[in-house]
Amino acid sequence: MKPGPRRSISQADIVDSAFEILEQKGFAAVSVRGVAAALGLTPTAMYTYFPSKNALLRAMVEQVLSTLDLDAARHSGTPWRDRLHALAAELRARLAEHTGAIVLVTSGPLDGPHARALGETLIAGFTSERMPLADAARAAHAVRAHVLGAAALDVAERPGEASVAAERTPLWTEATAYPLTEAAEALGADDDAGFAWALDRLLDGFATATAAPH
Amino acid sequence: MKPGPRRSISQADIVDSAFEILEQKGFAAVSVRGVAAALGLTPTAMYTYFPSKNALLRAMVEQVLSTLDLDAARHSGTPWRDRLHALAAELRARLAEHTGAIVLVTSGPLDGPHARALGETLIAGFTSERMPLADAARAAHAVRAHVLGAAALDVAERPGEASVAAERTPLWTEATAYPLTEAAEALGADDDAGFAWALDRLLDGFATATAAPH
DNA sequence: ACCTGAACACCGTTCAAGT
DNA sequence: ACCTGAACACCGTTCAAGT
Repeated sequence: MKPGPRRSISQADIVDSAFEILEQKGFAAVSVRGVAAALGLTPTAMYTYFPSKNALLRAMVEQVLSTLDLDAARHSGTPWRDRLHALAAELRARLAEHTGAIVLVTSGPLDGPHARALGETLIAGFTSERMPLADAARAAHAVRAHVLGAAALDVAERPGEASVAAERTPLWTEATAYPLTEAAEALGADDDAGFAWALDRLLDGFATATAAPH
Repeated sequence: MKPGPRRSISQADIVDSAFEILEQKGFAAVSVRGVAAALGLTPTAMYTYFPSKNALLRAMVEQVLSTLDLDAARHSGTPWRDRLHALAAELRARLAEHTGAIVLVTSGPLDGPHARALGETLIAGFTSERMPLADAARAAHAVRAHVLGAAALDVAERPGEASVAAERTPLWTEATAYPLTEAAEALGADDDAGFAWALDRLLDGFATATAAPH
């Protein structure tokens, strides 16, 4: 193995390898050097494919978004509400799949082709329901925010790799300072059901605003 | 300046210094060494105050949340919807104040005392409106997700420090592939108004669910 | 065009030692 | 208890050079 034109690898291979490391060792382990080593490359060879680590991270975000079935969301066979539910659940699942995928999304601009296509699909869906464009754009924005925020809270509520026992909140919360929170937790909430419920509430709100404008 | 018990500095001073660096140089510049240098300390001295960099970041999140006026949100003088709007806007403003604050929030568990107090306050507000506890917990979760997601999209849509011109999407999007998105952008959406609108839609949805359960 | 090897300016964290 | 200095095992990125 000596230098020279090899082309043994593609950008997609690098992104795949980066995701493998992300899932196995967490976000902090996704390094240019680490990904290069996993592919049998020198760190500097990486800069042939991506101009910076940031570009790699952006490519990873785009790859996640590219797996969304936007065609299904556009197909008018079933009600828009059902298609939106499926799309939102799909995106949330993709973000939940790899730990640290949300950090990826929140650590840089979300302006790749697939990100824009997602936004376009959402606006199209709402306008197809006779919603004015301005409202449809707001609704699309709200849905994206809702999915992103839910995914972020998912990882925030997860046990968490980074939280060593010693770092966790100490015992100086003598009495139950958060009775409602604990009572609610005792009810055993299902995250998936809660997500769908909240999305339905948001869509209900859209419907009332469209029915009785201003 | 020689070694020895000095106690010249507090945990709060360190957190403040870290926020200064965060605002001035971005999230990547918030390093143990950098914060230590800004305070005239050796990097290793930092480990007297925080067991790890992660602990520092968590303390920063708690400091942000500690500035929220939960007492005002609990005060029953004004309608709950108004108080919630104020609280949500406050949190969103705090997250928007320092660039990279969302990365902070999404990069670790959200289980500090102030984070829990915020959740408790939200549940209490919804139950005070005769909402069943299970729904109130879901509603509180949805509101937190909504604010977090909106803040995340805010920074994602911002010009972005990290995005060099060369890294931006190239011109191979010949025609306008996203007509609705561009038409909506031409309408000149106000982020603050859009955020308030979406929150109202969510609250409307809660109201209909409470009025006509299951 | 694709790759290597050396180098620069950084990281977080640990450890022994000083006061 | 609070701090220093040296050290370990890492980073992202650049540059000259090889094929």
